[in-house]
Amino acid sequence: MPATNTLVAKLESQFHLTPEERDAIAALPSRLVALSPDEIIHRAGDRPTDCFVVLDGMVSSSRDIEDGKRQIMSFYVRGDMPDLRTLHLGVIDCDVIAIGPGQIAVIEHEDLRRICQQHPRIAAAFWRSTLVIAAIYREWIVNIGHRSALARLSHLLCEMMVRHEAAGLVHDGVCELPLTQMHLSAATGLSAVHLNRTLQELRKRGLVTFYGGRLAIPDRNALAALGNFSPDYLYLP
Amino acid sequence: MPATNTLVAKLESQFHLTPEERDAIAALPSRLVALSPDEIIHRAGDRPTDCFVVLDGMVSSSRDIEDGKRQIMSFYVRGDMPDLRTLHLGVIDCDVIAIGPGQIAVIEHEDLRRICQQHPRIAAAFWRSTLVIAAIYREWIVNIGHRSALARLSHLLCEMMVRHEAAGLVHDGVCELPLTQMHLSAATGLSAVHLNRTLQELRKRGLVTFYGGRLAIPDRNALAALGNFSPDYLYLP
DNA sequence: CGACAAATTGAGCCGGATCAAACTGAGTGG
DNA sequence: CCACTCAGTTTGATCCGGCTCAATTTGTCG
Repeated sequence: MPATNTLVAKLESQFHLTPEERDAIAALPSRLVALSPDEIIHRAGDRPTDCFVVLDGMVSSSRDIEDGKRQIMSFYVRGDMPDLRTLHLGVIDCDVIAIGPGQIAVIEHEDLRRICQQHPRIAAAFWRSTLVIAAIYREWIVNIGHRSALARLSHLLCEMMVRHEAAGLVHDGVCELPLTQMHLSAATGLSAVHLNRTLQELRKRGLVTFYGGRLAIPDRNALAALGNFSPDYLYLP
Repeated sequence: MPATNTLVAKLESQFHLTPEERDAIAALPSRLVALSPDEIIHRAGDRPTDCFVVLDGMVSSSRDIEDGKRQIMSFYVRGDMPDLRTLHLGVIDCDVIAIGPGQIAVIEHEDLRRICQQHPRIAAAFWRSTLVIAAIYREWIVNIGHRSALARLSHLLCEMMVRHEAAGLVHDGVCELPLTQMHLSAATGLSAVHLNRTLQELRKRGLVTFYGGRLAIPDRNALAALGNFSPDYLYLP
């Protein structure tokens, strides 16, 4: 039951679950779906009747901007539920797109509502997870609003490293990060050209290695200082 | 009982409340507190044991940036609960500051937890309200990340007008908006000087009047078009 | 080998930042 | 009633970070 295991692990990283609660999650009906790169999971305006948990790969939420560009508002990694909000909002107000190949577990709204009703602490854990995502949005507003290109990119890469680490996805200091420079530029609000130059600067300073979807940060503190990154807003245990 | 009336009105604009639910909210113990301009309600790092509802005036959440500047991440108007997330996150990760003079109703976490437990639909309404705030954050990321100064400001002013309107705070097309140009520049990520020039441009084009804390938008559609504003993300009924 | 996405480099330009100064208006106190 | 103060607004001048446009290179996959 890999699908619900991922969810249990995620919720357990926030709350201690009772055996009953763990069983209830394990018993949640879910449907495994494979994602191909750049696959569109939802479009802005859709009204899904289910939610999904990311099991493998990464997912982004983004919006198309007038002139063919796109702003990425958030990345999601293993254990995240990018469209959990549809449980209460109905419509989804941005595109949800797979980054690389991946796998998700789809759970019907109906089943989620039932488990929330029967297990208030699970409901609270779900609510909390949407609050952490909101905290990440706030941080991105600060990052994009007031920081230089170098700081912005440093901050984003720190966040990616820490979140992947928390999801158990960093081995030997290397993080599998299937993002292209286009993704990074769409997320930071920088042009692709300038993002490239900024990344080169980070490499030149020996702060980052990032090739072929593998990210390493030799000196975490130095990069965090450059990007004014502090992981508090991720509310990790 | 003005405190809980405001809350009832806010929740009722989302859900239809049963008489029991309405009574439960009316029975919530709350404490009225007056706010003076620029009063700091919470500082980043605080661990409040209560939440508050804005009754009058406006509140912002913001973070200090290295060089003495500040990025505002969100504004809150009557009926909003800016620190509702502390119910599940504990620590607050940004400053919460009053804009002009105002009044809030403070409710203990304990009492909120109890009402959520006894009335799952009220819990859902609270959850939903945090999801709407998160949707606003996402929109700000897009706004700040990819739009020109003119579009950014237009978008923000449209949002302010619509949210105030939804809270019943617009009369004869005029919105009481106690923001200074400093606030607007801290929220849009523009310098105070450039914000001023941008605002003048909007005035020159006849799209906005904004003097002495009173905002009017003669041609709503024109300003919305300039700012690529669509109110969908506010999830109003 | 060709095709195509992703990454890289170069050159020129512009939107918005910065610095500095002046102006306005609402208190506040003598 | 006037002088003083102080926050907020406005104006002017200059500068620079990041954008744009255009071309080249690299890597990957069929």
